[in-house]
Amino acid sequence: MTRRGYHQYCATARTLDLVGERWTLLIVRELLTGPKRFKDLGDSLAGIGTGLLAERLKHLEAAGILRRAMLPPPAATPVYELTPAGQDLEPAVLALARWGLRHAMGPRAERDGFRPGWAVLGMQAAFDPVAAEGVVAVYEFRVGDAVFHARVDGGRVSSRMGPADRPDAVIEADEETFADLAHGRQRLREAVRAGRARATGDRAALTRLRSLFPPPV
Amino acid sequence: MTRRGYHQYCATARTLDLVGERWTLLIVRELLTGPKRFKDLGDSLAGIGTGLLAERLKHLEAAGILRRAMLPPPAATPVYELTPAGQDLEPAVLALARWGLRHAMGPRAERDGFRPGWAVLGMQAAFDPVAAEGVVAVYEFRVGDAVFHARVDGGRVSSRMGPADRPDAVIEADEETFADLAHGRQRLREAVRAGRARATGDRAALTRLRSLFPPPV
DNA sequence: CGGCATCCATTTTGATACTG
DNA sequence: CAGTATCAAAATGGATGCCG
Repeated sequence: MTRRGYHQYCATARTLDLVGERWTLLIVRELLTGPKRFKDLGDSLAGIGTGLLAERLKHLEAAGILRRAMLPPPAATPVYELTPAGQDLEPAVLALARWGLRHAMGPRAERDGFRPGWAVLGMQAAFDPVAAEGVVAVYEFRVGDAVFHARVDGGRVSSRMGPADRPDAVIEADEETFADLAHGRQRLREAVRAGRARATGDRAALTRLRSLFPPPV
Repeated sequence: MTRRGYHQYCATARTLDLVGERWTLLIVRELLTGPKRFKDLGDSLAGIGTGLLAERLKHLEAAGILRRAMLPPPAATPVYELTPAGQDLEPAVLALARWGLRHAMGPRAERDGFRPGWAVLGMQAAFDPVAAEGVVAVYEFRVGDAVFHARVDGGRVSSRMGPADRPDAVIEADEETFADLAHGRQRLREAVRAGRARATGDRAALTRLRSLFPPPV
């Protein structure tokens, strides 16, 4: 009944002891853009099964990586959110994503699920801090029902679910198109011209998007 | 017999499809410091068993992450080494290590194995590029039978198994002490004074070590 | 040593039914 | 919707034997 572990005095192995099992880092990925409810996690993680999801959540909570919280009334529904230690996993998740952008993002298979939030995170992984120096901008993305925003400031980005406060620019597209945009397979300008996307707001901010989030080499 | 996957069009998930299974990232970790033979991999990865190790190696080779190579005669022994795509995993492995240094490196348990190379990689994870700006230095570490070196140049480090060409400084210690040093639990100067370590070479280079590889907050 | 094959005991997982 | 219970199907680990 003991948890399986590597039993190595090594920072990488110790980390993988905590978050290296199947599904675990994907749960963290889901929560990087904001708190989520049990069902929404399950829906994003097709195939996990409620039992395993519950087990993983419990483990991550015990490890201090996430916590169960109650949404304030009238919602009063339980959600899971990352603790500061959990948010510290962001660089690791983004580093994995960065590798995937370079080496593993062939075309989408029919079986493959897709969520706008994943592409937003992919953009974050592609973020170029050098190009962002001195830039302050807020973008809002509307993809199907999903709304996300990304805030660029002080050479960093953070992206979260939900609308932006006062976005400098708003990008609107269907899932297919947004995936193409986020992964650098199509330029925003062309998608707009083709009627596949809409872009409003500050022109300069929109132009800068491509240098802030350059497509992978 | 189909490989288990997440079936998500997401860079993180795609990466984990390739390297997210048990042992896989630890194999990559082992190879980050240089090519290794089958047996040495197995020895470092206590518990994996030859069958699973062979399976993982084959998978990683098929994925283009490592390749089987023959050491030049007279050694003429097969070794496994990372391809460029495999080396691109370094930032991800180091990001995981960085999290572990901060959040998971409690005291060593008796069960825990230890290899000097892991601590060297831990140091690399702790590396501060800002402090390294303009610094050029080569360090050699001798821990038990193991010899490693780290080369700092152009704001980056790389560390490999084996002696350095013309090291600026050499640090010598037993495993226990080296783990303490690498994880910031003891200062080099004190370890030397206590007779637990030896440090020779350029004094300035030795002093700079602590700022180049600051212990985790 | 390098590495595959095999058998078997344990764990992990996946899928689904079920309760508050 | 949140989460537990249950059971069948994989994956793993450990031992061992084998062959070049």
